[in-house]
Formats: sequence, structure tokens, C-alpha cells
Amino acid sequence: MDIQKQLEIIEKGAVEIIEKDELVEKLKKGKPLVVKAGFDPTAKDLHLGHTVLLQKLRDFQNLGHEIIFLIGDFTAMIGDPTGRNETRPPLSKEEVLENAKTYQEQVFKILDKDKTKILYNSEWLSNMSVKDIINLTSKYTVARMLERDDFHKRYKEGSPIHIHEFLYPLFQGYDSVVLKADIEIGGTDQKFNLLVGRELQKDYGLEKQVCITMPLLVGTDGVKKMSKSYGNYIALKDNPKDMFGKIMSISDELMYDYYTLLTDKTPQEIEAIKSMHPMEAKKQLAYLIVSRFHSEEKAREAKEFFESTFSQKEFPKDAPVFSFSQNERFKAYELIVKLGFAQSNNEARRIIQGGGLKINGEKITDPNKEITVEDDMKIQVGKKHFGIIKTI
RNA sequence: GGAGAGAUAGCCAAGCGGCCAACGGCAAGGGACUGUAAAUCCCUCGGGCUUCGCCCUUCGCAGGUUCGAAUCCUGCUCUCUCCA
Repeated sequence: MDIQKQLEIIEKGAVEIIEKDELVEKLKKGKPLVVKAGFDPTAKDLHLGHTVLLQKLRDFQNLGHEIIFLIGDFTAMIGDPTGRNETRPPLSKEEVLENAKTYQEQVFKILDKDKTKILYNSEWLSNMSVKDIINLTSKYTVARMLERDDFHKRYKEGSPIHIHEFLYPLFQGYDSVVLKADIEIGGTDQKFNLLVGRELQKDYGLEKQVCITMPLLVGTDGVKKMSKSYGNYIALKDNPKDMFGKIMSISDELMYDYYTLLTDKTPQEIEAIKSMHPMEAKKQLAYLIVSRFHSEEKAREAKEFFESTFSQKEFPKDAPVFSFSQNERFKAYELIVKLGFAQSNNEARRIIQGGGLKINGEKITDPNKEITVEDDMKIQVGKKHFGIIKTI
């Protein structure tokens, strides 16, 4: 494929390419380039935010380049300080490995398994000697570290910055040295870390990598970037109904960003979507995303579920079933705690008093009301929790 | 090593002897409305209960002074700033 065409694909959606000229030079060689992106296995699930990067990797893959999906199992134990106003709690080896495993199962929803190299950075980092580390740290200065916005802010605010956090960017950069990466892709918040990689490569006598930054996807709260630690994420392994529902819960405003970053709609098409009814547009978005990560069929089901349950307020046919022995009696609040729809009795009481409990479609507002379970009893708590009672 | 400042519920952040289970904001939950699990509005948001009220446990940790402490004192732990 000619270079101009490749560039076009590479640039799509990217925020910044440092340096574009160098990228052109690299492409001119006509050899597959080593493209690296690192992921910290800090949570069990990959989420839609990750897919923005993964998609870009996929683009490179389609162009015939060599993709390295780097699992930062070692660096995860340090904790990336990026964008943080506090130190991350370190993860144990076991947690990291467990998380890494589930990552692998999920990335191939986007990447081509046969063309992806998965590596763990503990492979080389855990074998570094103190001497190697000192050598590495001698290549960077404190002042330069403090240039970084988040460090700078924390330093100015008087928040703690631990020495090991300074090591994070260095290790990430060192990964690029070891892998002789031609290109590293990361979110815009990774810019500093990516650039450190470039400098280190130079110091180690290698060709500098090109850094490509991708926009950050905003999470379901509409404010912060989608992240495991903020709890505002939509996981790839969310079941279709939840995924659909969560997408419907993002603000109308945000949905166009999602269209841009998560679908293959062109800017022109998105303009057209803006004139659609927002609810319809959002349903279409949810449908597109769910079918991508599950299937069209699941997406259709999720859509139907959403419409019947939330728009028409019908009781879902496939609500989870809870078994009880006949004639068991509970107070209303006990029952919903028992079903796991409330964390504590007090919370259950609050929900009931607020009008959040319906049994067989009838609102119950007395938390102490005695309920005798019956076969086929339909329980609804809030908008989202449903259960059917079966008696044995 | 010395001198100051600080640690408050999921987060941010007030309070500085009783009116404090602790102002306010965010997040979250419930309700109303609707165009959706959008937006907006209302309510709730430590636990327990025989719930228009009562009981228990919380304000870094451990003690102490007081009829009474998140608020005062002592020690400890951690963080920050300045000096060396």
C-alpha cells in the first residue's frame, strides 16, 4: 500500500503524531514496523476506553505491521502515576497475573490473534540488576520528571510523590528500548511516558520511536476519563443488556464522542446522526457497540429488552429466578436484602420507603410488611433489579 | 537533625468543647417527569431497630482531661513545607 494511504489510516482519530516526518521515513523502508502499546493489568476487565487504542493497533495490523501487545505485569506493581493525584496502591503478583489472563481473552475481539505478539515486561524488567537500574535512572533528571503535569501539580499542592513513581515512565520507556519499538501508541495522557521512551532509545543508541496519541474516552459519568479506578466504565465483558443500558445512560452530548471513537462512522455520517432523535441515535449507538463485542443477535435482544423493560415498563420474561420453600415469610426489607438487591437492611428500608419496591406490579411502601412468598411472585426493586420467586 | 502545617464518611471538603452521624460539592441509590438507565426536579446516602423516635459504632492510632471531645492534652504512625 502506498505511504500516503497508510498515513491516512494511521492518522484517523489520532490526536498527535510525534514526529510525522519520522513516521514517513520509517514507512518508506517498506518493512513491517514494530508497534507497541502497553496495558497495565490493574483490573480484570478491558473496557471501551481500551478499545480506542486496540482499534488503532488493529489498523496497523491490517497494514501488515508487527503488533506487540505488552502486558505491563511488572510495571503494574509500581502503578502508573499518570493523571493521578495520589499514589496507586501496588498490586500483588497474583492479582496482576490473574488480570493479565483475562486481558488476553478479551483483546482478540479486536486484534487478530495470529498476528499479535503478547509480551510481559517482567520478562526483562525483573531481571534488571541494581546497576542496570542506576544506569537507566541516570539518563533522566528530577527536573524533567517534574515537568510532567501530574507530578508538577502534586508537587505544588504538597501531595506525596514517591520515588518509585518516577521509575514508572523510565521502565515504560525502557520497554521500548528492549523491544526496539518503531512506534508506540497511547492515550493523550501517556504522552510524557511515550516521549521518555523516545529519549531513552536515543540514549541507548537506537532509532527513536514515533509516538502516537489517541483521545481518551470519557466514562459514563460524562466527566472523567473512562477508567477502572473511577468505576465509570463499560467493560467488554459486560453482558449485552448491561452494555446496552450503560450506553443509554451516557449523556446525549457524550454520545457523539462515542460515535467518533468507537464506531467506524465517518465525520460526515456523524453530522447526519446529530439530526436524528437523540434517543434513537443513542439506541443505534448502543446497538452498534453491543453487536461488535457480542453479536448482532445479542444486540437485538438487548435492544428489545431495553425497550420493553424501560420504555414500556414491562416485567422482563427472563428475570433471575429465586427459590424459596413454600410459605416462607419475610418482612419486605428482609426479602430484598435476601435477593441481593440491597446491601443493608437500612438501605432496603430506604428503597422501600422511597417507593422502589414493587411486588406483582404493586408498590409496597411499608418496609415491615410481611410478605409470604408465592410461586411466580414478581419482585422489582428500583428500575433495574428484577426477580421471580419459585417455591419448592 | 531543627521549626511549622496537616490526617474528617466512596472521593473532595467544612467543623475546632455540647445544637455533630457531622455543612457543602461530586459520585451513588430511590422517586417524579420524559425522549433514554439523557436532561431537569424532589428525597435518601455509617449500622441496627418495635422508625415522625430510640440504640450502637465512626472524624489517622492509642491513651488522658471533662458531666460531655471530631474539637483540649500526651504519645505514636503517616504526609507536606521551610531550614540544615
